Amino acid sequence: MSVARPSAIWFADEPERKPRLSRERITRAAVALLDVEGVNGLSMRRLAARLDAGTMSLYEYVSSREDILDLATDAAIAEIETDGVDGLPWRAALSRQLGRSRRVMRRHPWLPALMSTRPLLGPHALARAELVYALLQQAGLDGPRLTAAVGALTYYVQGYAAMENTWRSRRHDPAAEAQLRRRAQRYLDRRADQHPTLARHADLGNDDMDHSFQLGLDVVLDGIEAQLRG
Amino acid sequence: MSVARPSAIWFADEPERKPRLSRERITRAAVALLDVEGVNGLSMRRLAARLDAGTMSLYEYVSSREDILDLATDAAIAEIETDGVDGLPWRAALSRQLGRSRRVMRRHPWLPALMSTRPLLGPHALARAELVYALLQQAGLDGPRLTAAVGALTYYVQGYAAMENTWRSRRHDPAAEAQLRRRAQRYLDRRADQHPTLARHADLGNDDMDHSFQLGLDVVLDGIEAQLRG
DNA sequence: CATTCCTTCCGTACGACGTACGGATAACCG
DNA sequence: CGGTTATCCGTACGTCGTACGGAAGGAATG
Repeated sequence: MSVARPSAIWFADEPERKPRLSRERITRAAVALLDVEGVNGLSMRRLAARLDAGTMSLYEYVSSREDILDLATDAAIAEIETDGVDGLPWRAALSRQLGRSRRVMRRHPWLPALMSTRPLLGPHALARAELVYALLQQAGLDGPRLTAAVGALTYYVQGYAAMENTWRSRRHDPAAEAQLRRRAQRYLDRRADQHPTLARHADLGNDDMDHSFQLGLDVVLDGIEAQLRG
Repeated sequence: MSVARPSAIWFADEPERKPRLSRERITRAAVALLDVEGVNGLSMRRLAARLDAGTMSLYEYVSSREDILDLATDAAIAEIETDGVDGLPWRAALSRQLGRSRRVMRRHPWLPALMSTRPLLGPHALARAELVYALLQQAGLDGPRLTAAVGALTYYVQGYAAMENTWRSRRHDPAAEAQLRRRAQRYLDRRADQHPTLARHADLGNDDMDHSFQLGLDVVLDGIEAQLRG
């Protein structure tokens, strides 16, 4: 520690002027843990264990488990890319951008539920919202109509992604998922006299989710187009 | 107990051939408790206490806390009235019906979050879904377009209601809520250079939620109208 | 009437949870 | 060198979901 020895640098730890933990490290570990264990599986103890830290150390950087969920939410939202939509026609730009949102929500199945139950005020969430607002404003919307259109688009994407996750198992197992959906479909068919239209159209066997996502998105985009004309 | 006495009936308890507990009684108590305490406040112990029962007695009627959340969800959905929309023009019918949905989701603030995180297969949920399917089919939609339109409407209503609840306090306190929204609005304004369009339009001070709900709903309905024409 | 069985009720106990509190350690500042 | 401050975290408390097994009493059977 005091005598200078040749090559000693290679055996010493990095000065470690930074503390071992940080919000960023905690957030990264939280996202990873949420991906594997889901929201109920994220506990302060498990998270701390992943970081080789004592449980209570987390509270130096965060004041509650809720804070961690907020941080993880914004970190996951940050994974939604934002480049390459600015020049596009507004419909193509929004389709592309919201498709990216959905992709991230599939990568992090816990995300839609958290997004819809807390105010999204993190920097990355605000940036993603700004992008949609800006695209629609450039398309010609403004005022309360603009806000309404952003809402319709946002809630559709979140709702669709949440529905998808509803039919997914914790450890993504396509066979088990297909089985569950077949069971639900049979259940619906058995009661088809109570709800014939639903039974005929609720297409639980459908596996082209990309396409049906786009179909619903087109409904909302058509609505926006109508507002632009009206 | 054996000798028949005149008027003894008035002093005896009702035969109580029914057990004290039942799914229905449990479900009703669960809804009431959820309204007061929220999803995290519903515990098996508290619920049992409300019913003057032992905690483990609940498990005779239900196999887990999750089951209770499913039952409570369907029971709350049952509060959405369904009469008096059949003769109406399709836009009026859907506006009225979905307005009722939103009203129930405000009465039970925990409802939208539960609806978007579990498959809705309860009898009342299916009946409400059937109604929307039927109205849109009568309007002229069918096949995947019909399914897509139902999704766009449903997710919009759920998303809007969830957003509203996000800004509400546990014990509905208008003053505290307004204060929270003002704080959030100031926070947005301070960062307005990062997201000018959002800051200008995110109308957190707005208190005519009925109107802005309808504006967004009109976007989706316009989209459906466009699909009917196209 | 006696016996068996089944439904309903629930006390106890276990492991996991969020977090309040206060102590340890060590880097920094004077 | 002494004191201050940032970081780390062990312990403990109250709460949670629920597994297990037993009690109580009516119904079914002899």
